[in-house]
Amino acid sequence: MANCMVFHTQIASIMEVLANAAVAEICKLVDDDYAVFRLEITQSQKENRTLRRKLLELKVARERAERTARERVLAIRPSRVKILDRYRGMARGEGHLTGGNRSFVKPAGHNTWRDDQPITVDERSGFSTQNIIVIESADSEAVGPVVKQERSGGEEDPQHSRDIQTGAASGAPPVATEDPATAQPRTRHSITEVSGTQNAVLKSETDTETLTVTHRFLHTGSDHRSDPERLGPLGCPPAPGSEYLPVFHQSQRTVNSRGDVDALDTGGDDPSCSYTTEMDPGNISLGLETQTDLSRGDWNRYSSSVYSEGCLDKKGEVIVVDEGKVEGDAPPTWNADSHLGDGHSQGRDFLNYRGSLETNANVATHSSLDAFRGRDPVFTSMAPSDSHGQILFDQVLNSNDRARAQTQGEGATSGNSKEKRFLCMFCKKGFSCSQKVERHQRVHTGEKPFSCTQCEKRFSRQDNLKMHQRVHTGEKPFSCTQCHMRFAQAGHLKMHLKVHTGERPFNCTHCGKRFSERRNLRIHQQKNHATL
DNA sequence: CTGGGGAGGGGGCCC
DNA sequence: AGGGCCCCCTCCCCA
Repeated sequence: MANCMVFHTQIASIMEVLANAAVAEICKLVDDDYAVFRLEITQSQKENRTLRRKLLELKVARERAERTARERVLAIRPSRVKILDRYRGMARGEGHLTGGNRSFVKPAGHNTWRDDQPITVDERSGFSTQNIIVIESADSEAVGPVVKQERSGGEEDPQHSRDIQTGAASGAPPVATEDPATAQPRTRHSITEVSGTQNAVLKSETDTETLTVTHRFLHTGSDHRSDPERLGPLGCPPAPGSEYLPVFHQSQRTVNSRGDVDALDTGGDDPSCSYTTEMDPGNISLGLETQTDLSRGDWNRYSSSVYSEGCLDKKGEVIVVDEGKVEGDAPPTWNADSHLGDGHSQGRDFLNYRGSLETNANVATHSSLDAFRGRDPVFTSMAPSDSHGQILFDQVLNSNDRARAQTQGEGATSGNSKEKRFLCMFCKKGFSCSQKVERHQRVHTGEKPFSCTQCEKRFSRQDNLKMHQRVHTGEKPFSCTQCHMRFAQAGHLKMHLKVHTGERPFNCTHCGKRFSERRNLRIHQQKNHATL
């Protein structure tokens, strides 16, 4: 019995020793991880402080220059027409270039276009170039107020609104939200959360891995340079009901906008490097840390958007909108007159800008899009991969896109034969699937991931590249049955056939003259009936 | 007026 | 069901 007791005691003491050792080891592991995190946080804080200081300096300098420029412009070119001309000129590369032919000073108020604020350089105005709005069938209450807040904020003062929203999202004061350092609470929070759980070590490892992946991802840039349309399901937005709230966009938008400013003079010129090479990892990192909750799966959404577009600051943002509000021609929460507050005010301001275009014959008749197309050397050099140049592109391209959509009778979300749950953040046009909207949004972003191996030309779409390659291959699959002409495009054959058939379906409503093609009718009407 | 290159929206098919 | 891909179509611009 006594032996049994002694044996039991010994077992107990051994168990205790082992338990203590295990606990000590676990504690050590936790401490080590914690120390690593603290170290990383400290380093990040230092970097953030440095960046913040630089940004502040930059901001002050820019504001000074901006004020001077605005005064000068107001004095010289007070009219909207001239402002637009100037803007257009910049878009064509006539503007103020600061970093060679691929960088230029962001035009004033590019997404907050106002008549009374023509050349306001708003470096803090966010500019996410890849935004997707998903019309969600449920969960409207969670999102509605946010959208509403954006709306009201955007109408009053986009900049202010952005500050408020980002502050609300991160719990930090508006100014601090602008600061990359605001990313830290998010990180700290994650660690605290992890250490308080039973499986602290396991979760810590998981998060460490996630953070490592994040870090690696952010600082390499080669991984996400791949073809967006070959990257599989990652290119799709998250399932509806996600927690991807607009406030995150604000955070990221804000940070990235600063990145825009900073990276304006940086970035490679290698056209083959697609759109990722220009990114400033520091700024990217800040944006991600601020807006991405890795522990809740936002990483997947983020990475998916990144992979889908291959560009961090062009991430696909998803905003869940109550489907019930989107029936009809335009979603009530995203109509043309309101709702796109602050950073999202791009849409509204684009409309304003478009309105300006439409009221200005000079601008309206000129295709601003062409200023950015391949024919234009400036566009060629900077468009596909220059996320900063998109500052201008988006505004102009978007206006052009809407004009095109309107001429084609394509309302933002009207005429839906299918449910168009995916809205373009820029023009609010609805699409039936995420691929379509991602494809479409390249119109705004200028991304051209598909490059021709023969001539280095780049295209935003694979099918357009395929079409283009017929130029090199000489392939003309469409042959005329009436003559020996062959065409690379089916539409061209179709047009050509009218030569043989004499079909003239387009008749002038003024003089009755008939034309085989609409373009000829238009030319005719411009020449002969322009005053009507 | 016509041919040609390209951009972009939309639909359908296949997996 | 959704993504990837392809094709059709319209439009624009240039030569």
